[in-house]
Amino acid sequence: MALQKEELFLKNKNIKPTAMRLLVLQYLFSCEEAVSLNQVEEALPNADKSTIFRSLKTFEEFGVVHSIREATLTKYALCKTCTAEVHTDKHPHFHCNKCDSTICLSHILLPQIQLPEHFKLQEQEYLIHGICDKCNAIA
Amino acid sequence: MALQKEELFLKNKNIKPTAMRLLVLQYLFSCEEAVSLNQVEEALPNADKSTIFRSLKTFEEFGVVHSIREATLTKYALCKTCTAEVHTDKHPHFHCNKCDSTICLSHILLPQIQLPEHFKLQEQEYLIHGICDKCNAIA
DNA sequence: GTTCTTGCAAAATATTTGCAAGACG
DNA sequence: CGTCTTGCAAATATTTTGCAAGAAC
Repeated sequence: MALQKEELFLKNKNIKPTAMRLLVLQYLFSCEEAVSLNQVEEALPNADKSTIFRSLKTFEEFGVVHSIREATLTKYALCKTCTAEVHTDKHPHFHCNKCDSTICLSHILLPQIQLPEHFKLQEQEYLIHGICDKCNAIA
Repeated sequence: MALQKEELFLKNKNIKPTAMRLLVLQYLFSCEEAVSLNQVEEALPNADKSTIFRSLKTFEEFGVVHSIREATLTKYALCKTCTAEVHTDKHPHFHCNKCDSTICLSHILLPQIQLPEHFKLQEQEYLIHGICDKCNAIA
């Protein structure tokens, strides 16, 4: 069966592998870049937007995807190493101002900052804007 | 006159110092932290929201403020060294998950990242979430 | 049968724009 | 007069929720 990989994947994360979730996950696996809710919706014309939204929320909660908040919308990308308990897959993201694609810079360590005294760090979002390699090649 | 400082400030930036803009700027000067459109509106009950919005946009365009895009809204803070041409006042921001205040970490250098080949950097947004010193003191 | 999921509709939130009246020079 | 600004209203965009029907176990 074509979906077996996704099914196992979800079961391992303690997520019930419903048809909708499998479709969303399958699509995410096919993506090289982070995608928005709208993009998922366009890719799955028969799926309801709020169902997709809830699938993504569930995925995020169980460490399947992480979300990247951009200027006008949120994008989602598969995590490589996260679980529901620990989000270890932390990295900067790159947003191309030309083609609007968002890329996980998974191989780059999130630079650590010396916070002022008595500040406690919980999360870091490093979003870098610029022109990606493909758009640079065209220009 | 109370507003003289703000008036000069705007003229130096080539922004026409209208009454509304002076009010918004005056309020920004009084703030220690970044503020949202709603916060400005609350502080200036007689001002129209879209007017404030447009003032902030103008300020941003001319290097008076910079905007910080957070999860659910945008905040604005005065720039210290920027002009319309060059935004030099770049730094990470800290968002407190308890009191929701947003603080410019002006004294901290934005860590530079080695982008993959053929990527061109244009802008960086580093938003750090955690607990601020005040909330830490309470807890 | 109890719980979880889904689809539809609609609410909620934030941002942004159109337009006409008015201010300013 | 011509340009810029303002206030009001409304559009837009996105995220989020309520609820009833249906599926799953």
